[in-house]
Amino acid sequence: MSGNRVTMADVARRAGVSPTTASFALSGRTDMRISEAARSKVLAAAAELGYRPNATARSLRTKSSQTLGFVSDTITTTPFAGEVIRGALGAARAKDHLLFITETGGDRAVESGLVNGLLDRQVDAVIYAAMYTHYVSPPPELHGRRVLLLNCLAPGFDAPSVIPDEIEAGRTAGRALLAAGHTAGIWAIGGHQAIPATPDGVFAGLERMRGLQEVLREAGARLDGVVESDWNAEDGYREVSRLLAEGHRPRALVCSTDRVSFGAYQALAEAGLSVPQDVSVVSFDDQDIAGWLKPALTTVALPHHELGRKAVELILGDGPLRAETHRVPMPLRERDSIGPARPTG
Amino acid sequence: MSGNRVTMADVARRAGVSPTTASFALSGRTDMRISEAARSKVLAAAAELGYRPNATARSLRTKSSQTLGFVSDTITTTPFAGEVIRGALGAARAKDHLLFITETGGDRAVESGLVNGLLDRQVDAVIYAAMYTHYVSPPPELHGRRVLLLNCLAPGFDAPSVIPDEIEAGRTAGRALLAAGHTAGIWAIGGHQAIPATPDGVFAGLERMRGLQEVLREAGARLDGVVESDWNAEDGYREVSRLLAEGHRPRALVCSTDRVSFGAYQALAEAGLSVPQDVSVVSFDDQDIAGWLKPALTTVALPHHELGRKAVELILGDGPLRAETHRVPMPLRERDSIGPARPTG
DNA sequence: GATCTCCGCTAAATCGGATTAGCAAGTGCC
DNA sequence: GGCACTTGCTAATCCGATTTAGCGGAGATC
Repeated sequence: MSGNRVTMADVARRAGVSPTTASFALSGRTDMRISEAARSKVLAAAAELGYRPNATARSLRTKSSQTLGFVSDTITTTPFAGEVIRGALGAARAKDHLLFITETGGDRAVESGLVNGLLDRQVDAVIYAAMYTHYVSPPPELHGRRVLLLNCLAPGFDAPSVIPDEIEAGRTAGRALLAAGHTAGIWAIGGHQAIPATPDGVFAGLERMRGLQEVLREAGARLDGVVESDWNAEDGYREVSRLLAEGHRPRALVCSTDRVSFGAYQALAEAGLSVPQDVSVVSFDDQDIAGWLKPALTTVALPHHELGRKAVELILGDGPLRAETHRVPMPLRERDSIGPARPTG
Repeated sequence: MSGNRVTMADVARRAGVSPTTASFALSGRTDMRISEAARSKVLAAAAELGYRPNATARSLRTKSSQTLGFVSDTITTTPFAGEVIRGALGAARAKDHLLFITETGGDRAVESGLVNGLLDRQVDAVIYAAMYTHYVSPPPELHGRRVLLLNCLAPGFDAPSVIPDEIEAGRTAGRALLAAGHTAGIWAIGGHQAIPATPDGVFAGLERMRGLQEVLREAGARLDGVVESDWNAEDGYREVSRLLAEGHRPRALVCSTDRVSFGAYQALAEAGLSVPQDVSVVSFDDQDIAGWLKPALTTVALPHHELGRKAVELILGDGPLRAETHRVPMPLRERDSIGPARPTG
């Protein structure tokens, strides 16, 4: 890309010192004695010439590139992506690192190729991310490397994980309902796990359900039922419609995602039921639509931004990485879809 | 990041040749004579050792890093982002390039810092992207560099632009309505330009309106009115509600974005009007919700993926870049929100 | 037989920094 | 004055490739 950059040799020449001296002066290292006079001459020369070190040359020597690799299966798709990357980008910038973003599409061969590409370019560390919270096994190229798992767990792989605290999220949803007095007529839509559409080992659903049921049990309440459903609007609509058609009259719905909630809203509206007067709805994710719905949806937010931020901060921290699991809290976004419970008729 | 890599010197030693010979054999260059015997010895040694060239060292010498920089103001936010990046990633991978993704947040100082960071790392080219189609002025660091403008135009800046063909999109929306027989009672919501919330110089709205009006005029039809509205669900709801409250009875709505359409749906439902029986709706963007709405929304799609792909392909093509504007077609996604026109009552 | 030309390959320089080894001048101490 | 030490700086290497310059030997030419 064009341009004859100013090199350190240019700076040294202008300052009338050796490249060695220029190097030490510019890096600010104190273990080599440089007089104040020489240092300021070098700094002045560098400033006048608009000198910027060549990161490539530096990397070659130091084996560090001030660069991170972000490897994920799919970067767009639903809840994830954008905000995670933003969080990561922000944290990386704060430490003067740049991010290589890659996408494997779930293909192992592609994955290997990309990881090798990152390693060839001397990335300092790799964030291995999944768009659905599930179990993974990172490629062999990554073994022994500085790696952090984002939104996934890899048993037996020696690396820390950062995942959303889904269990606590389930509890949060349960408590939100209990706080409004709901103890009966509670149904979970899209319950234990995401079915065909999502990859194996997805555990977000399971954990949410576990937390939810735990908190209800402690309060002496329980779920009237769990309706399995894929995690999208279409299926949410279909399953809730079916539930209503079967004659059930839920008082509260715990939907596995905002998309399912969206479908649920449509089904309830069609049945002439209003939210939250007739049915309260609490959900998970906090996608954009949560705020657009009428009434706005109360939902437990996936901490996208925070996940990305934390991943980078951990991996850029110094010292060795311990293989622990960091659970990031999922905050409740209280909006208008939970109403007070009415005495059951 | 740990690991003692195999170097070319290792390969040469094992093959019993000089590093020079190894280099030529591996790069497959033919302008230097290497016997078939030597070449295969080197290739075999490289394979046995699992040799991978150090991209950093290579970049230092060749000034090219097989790397691109992607600079954008905001990477998340609404329509854009995810798919654009995916498109870019795919095209980059096809040419063995990796992508640095950065986000400036619209801050010039941050922007300069990031661009310099990219340049320091020897990126081969930079894609300067905006999330809203508007006019920009790239930072001075980018002048004279290999740059491509994505989703924006920069008058006076010598670089090609890739933008969605908004004018044609407006025509497409108009034709979709005309095809269903609509020639009267057509209103545009969120018309000429995005007001306060979006940055200056956004021209997507203007161009869409121009194309729309042109096509209506040619067919002897015209807009009953243009309602200005911010490009979000909340404002779409408010403006359409107001329109209806003022006694207007539109037969078709052209909404500036799917979010506005979403709000329009809510307002229409509240007024007891059904889509598309009472009111047809055509929109722009093709966000996820377009497919979730009932009835599903007919909308002119922003070609995100294609924009990203094309940007990378152009910038990775060889030869100098010409400062022309490439307009990417916006395809119509026909769904269920346009119904046949009824005779006006 | 001497000179030329190819061939096939290697030595050495280069890219732009970081780092190690070491040198000359100045200071302190006895 | 002599020796040890410190100070401040520089020469030389190294990182791992790419690339230029050039060297012996074989065959061709006259």
